[in-house]
Amino acid sequence: MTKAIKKFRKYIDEKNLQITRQRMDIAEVFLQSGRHLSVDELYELLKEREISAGRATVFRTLKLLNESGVAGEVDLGEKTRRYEVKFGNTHHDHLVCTGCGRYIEVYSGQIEEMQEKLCAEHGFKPSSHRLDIFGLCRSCGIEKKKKGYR
Amino acid sequence: MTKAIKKFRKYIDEKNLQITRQRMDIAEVFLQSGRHLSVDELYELLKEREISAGRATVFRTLKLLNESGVAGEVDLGEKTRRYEVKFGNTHHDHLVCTGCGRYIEVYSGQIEEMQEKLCAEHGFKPSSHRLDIFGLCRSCGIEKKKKGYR
DNA sequence: ATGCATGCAAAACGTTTGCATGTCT
DNA sequence: AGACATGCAAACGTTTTGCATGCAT
Repeated sequence: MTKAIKKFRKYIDEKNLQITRQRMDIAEVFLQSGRHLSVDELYELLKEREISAGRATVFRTLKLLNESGVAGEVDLGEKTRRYEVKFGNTHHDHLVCTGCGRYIEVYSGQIEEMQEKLCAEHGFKPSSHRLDIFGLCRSCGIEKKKKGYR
Repeated sequence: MTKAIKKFRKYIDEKNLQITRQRMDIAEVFLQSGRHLSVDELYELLKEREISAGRATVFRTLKLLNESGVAGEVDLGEKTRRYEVKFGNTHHDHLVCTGCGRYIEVYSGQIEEMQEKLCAEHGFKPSSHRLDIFGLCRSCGIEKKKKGYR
């Protein structure tokens, strides 16, 4: 956790921005949560912990965390933007359960390789990618069977 | 094209909805365009062709086209939602060029297979997925080199 | 004739921004 | 002191909705 904070501080420094109470608080709560948070969820989480920060500041800080590479944007097709901890986390894809809304983070070196190949075939220089698989997780799959859905 | 329209009509019928001039016009222009259209782009396209339809109706009809399986939502990380023709189009992934905004539709049976395997390993039942690779297309890659960017 | 569809304008979202005030350096 | 950050509320762009009217069945 501390390493990520350090990286954030460093980024702020390099950009000649200021280290403020809000930025540090927001970063810390975000990093501790370990979830894919929407701006509003983080804002509420801060309120619960009686840390005052305006919505706008949370937006602005998450943007900063994203730029610094500490956070990454996740877009699971919802209306809302989400952020996940990127620092110290290797790249991964998502298995998103449409039953319970939870997700599993997965990784396959082979898939990554195939993607490289695919890009090469098209003279395309990849810089990032996103693979989300939607469906039912183990427990939701069993649920549905039990209840006789579908 | 006609087959897709038929499927749409059938869907409307089954749902006991009504076949209206707007719905048919919107569906036709959408299917003919063959592009990933945003609601607004389609709305404008309709205006150009002097077909009158309110924005709200275009929204509602695209939602319907999506439900019917004729259209599919595409989310390339923009603020705006886009739709693509799904009917008669096999599943594909996207290579999205961050230089010119264009995209290439690609497909790899091997990647699909690996995804299946990945899901199986996690007891996950996939129903759909989305793979978007962002980067520079051939011509934008060359452009950048020429201009000495980066 | 009935009920669903349309179109407008208003509301509802998530997000961004302008500006006066407060804080870091 | 000076510059930058904050917080509020207003502005924004996209999508949704309420409601009177119009059209399909």
